[in-house]
Amino acid sequence: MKKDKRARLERAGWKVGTVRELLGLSRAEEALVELKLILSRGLRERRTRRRLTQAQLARLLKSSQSRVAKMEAGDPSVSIDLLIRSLLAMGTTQRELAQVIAHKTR
Amino acid sequence: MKKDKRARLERAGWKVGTVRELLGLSRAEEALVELKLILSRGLRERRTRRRLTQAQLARLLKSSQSRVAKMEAGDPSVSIDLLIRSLLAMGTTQRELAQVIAHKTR
DNA sequence: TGACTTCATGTCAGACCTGACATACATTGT
DNA sequence: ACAATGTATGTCAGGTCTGACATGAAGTCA
Repeated sequence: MKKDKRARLERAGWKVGTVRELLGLSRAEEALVELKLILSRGLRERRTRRRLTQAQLARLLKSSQSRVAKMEAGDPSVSIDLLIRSLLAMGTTQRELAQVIAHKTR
Repeated sequence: MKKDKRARLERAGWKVGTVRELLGLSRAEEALVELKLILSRGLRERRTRRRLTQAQLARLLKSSQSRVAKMEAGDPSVSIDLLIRSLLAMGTTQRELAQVIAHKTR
């Protein structure tokens, strides 16, 4: 949000904050959610780039289609652990993983 | 290992491989173990740099001293999830996290 | 339309992880 | 030696995550 717009809104009596503040998430919690989002995107990207279906990837990962879908959707029932293990199982290197994490949501 | 040393050993009848091959770990499994190691080191570094005891950090993380010890030891009972959540809770940014991961074990 | 393919969502038993506790070990100071 | 402080390790009840299954939704093709 631009500075001037914020100022205008605040003059008008609005309490302007981030989504994080609205939902009452701590900085760390927010970072965790974002991290998960980034990893799930990375996973989907890598799968589609290889033209695999979720079912095919599931076989590769010894998981199930539904879990792959949930991973890519950033479902709350999916841990960062699983996302990272899946990326690694797809051949992602540690360096690439770091790059994925470094790229923030824009 | 230097190339020439490897060659010498192999001439002498040794099958030279990596730890991974010895233990029968897949590339992905190895990467996972290494990742965990790196994160646990990162955690300990950040704690000692702040001159906190494990018990103090535990309070901060709403965990226990024994779990912190296990985190720093890379204990099998500790998930990558917990390590990352702990780092984030200590104020580590996403970018810093990426840097930690990018630094390979030397 | 119906058959087929791909992805999404709900549920659940069993596997796995977590905080807490007890206790052991190591180091330092007296 | 003893006490104090910090760290390591084993155990376990309760909580979370996972693969699998069922089913739905959306798209494609004939």
